[in-house]
Amino acid sequence: MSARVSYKHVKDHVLERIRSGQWRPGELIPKEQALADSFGCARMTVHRALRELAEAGLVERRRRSGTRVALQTSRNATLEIPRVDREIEATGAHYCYQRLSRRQVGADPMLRERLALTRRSRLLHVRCVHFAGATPFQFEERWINLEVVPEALEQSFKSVPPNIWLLEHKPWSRVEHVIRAANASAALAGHLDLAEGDAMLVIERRTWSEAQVITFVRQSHPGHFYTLRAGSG
Amino acid sequence: MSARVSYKHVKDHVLERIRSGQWRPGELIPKEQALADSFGCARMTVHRALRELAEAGLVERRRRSGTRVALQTSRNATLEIPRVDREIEATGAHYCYQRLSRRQVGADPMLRERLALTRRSRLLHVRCVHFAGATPFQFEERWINLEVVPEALEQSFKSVPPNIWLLEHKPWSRVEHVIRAANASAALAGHLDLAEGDAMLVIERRTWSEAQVITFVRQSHPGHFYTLRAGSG
DNA sequence: GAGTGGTCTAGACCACTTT
DNA sequence: AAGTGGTCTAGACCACTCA
Repeated sequence: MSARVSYKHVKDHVLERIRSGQWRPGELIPKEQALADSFGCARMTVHRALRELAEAGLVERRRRSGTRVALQTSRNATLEIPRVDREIEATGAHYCYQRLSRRQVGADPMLRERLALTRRSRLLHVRCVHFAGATPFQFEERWINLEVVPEALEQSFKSVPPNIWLLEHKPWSRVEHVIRAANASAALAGHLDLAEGDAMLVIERRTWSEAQVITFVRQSHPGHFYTLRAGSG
Repeated sequence: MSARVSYKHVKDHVLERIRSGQWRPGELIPKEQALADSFGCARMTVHRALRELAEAGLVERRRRSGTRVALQTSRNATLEIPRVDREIEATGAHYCYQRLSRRQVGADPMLRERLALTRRSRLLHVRCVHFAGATPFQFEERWINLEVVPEALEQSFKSVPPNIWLLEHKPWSRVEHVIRAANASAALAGHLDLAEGDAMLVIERRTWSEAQVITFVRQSHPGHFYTLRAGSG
């Protein structure tokens, strides 16, 4: 007669008991087997529900100790960072790209740190601007590690933006972002159609392939219309 | 004789084949049963490996169609937003808090939109500054929905910051962040020890309890030393 | 209608942690 | 040593989507 009990059902019920205050932060909740019995389902079903709640940071689990309601000191949100061209086209604007410069450089101390280089390496330095229609959307300054991606030397990046070429050419395994605000220098203001000193949202990103950094990039956006969005729940 | 095959083992092997280019972006990979056969494990084991890869955005799965290597157009990073006081204390600085104002207000159109209010509601408006030692770290302007948290009226927030009180008092289920850069107004510059026009990193956050917004807050940080970090992998 | 992923089961054993 | 979560199995049925 009764439908099978889904892990979502279990998850919702546990959530409800946490939100209603029936199970308070720090408190131990019943063990998997007990919950499975009370819901009339298999332990695996309860396990999956609790595992997802643990991944979301709502409960903390330990073998032998059991499962506790987490003390919500901080919680993680998911930040989506789309490809520039799609982001622009999603607004209905025409995507346009301009390469400013491309040259081989050595790694100065700043770059050696940013790219986690252990020795002197040759890098490809590319500067470009991404436009939404006629409006500058993002100024990009990028260094590509030629030890990891030597094929980049064969690319002029005049018509294919480096981000797209890299995405399609070199799969990555890990990424790190640093987000900050900065005032536009005279040079950047010129590229982004801003006044000197206008606020910009700056994203610095390092992309890894296994243990090596593929590329380090600094992307600057006009602060008055660009936003990042992150959510959780 | 052979050890059982773990889902992590399967996950690593699939990842390896993607990274090595053996399975290219957009390409269909073998179905779960075929992989299970080739690994000599149960289909559930393969399923879990592929599910996690799908959650990480590396593959895309559809019933009937099968599993494809994702075109990595965008990928999600996890943004950790800690509690201000802990964030400051983690740097070794002393955390200090000052309430600037607290008053009841009605919901103007801007607030009704931000707080997703369907009708006129009373809100508690609190302005405060968080310090790292003697240095202003964050200016906070917050509106609390008194329909959801009427008990907030009993709090003066003179010594207990509203974020901490809310965290401990009202569990939340969902959160949304908007991150942008802005130039400091004269008033904000004064509060944050900046010059007028200096870049600030601004985080706007809405926190939900079920279908209702608990609070809307705008947090402004000096741009020259505050950064957000996000990672994935 | 058929083929794929999505989920649930019932049982088993393993791994970690505390007693 | 014992108790809890973590995982794997083998099989089953369901749900979605495509032809």
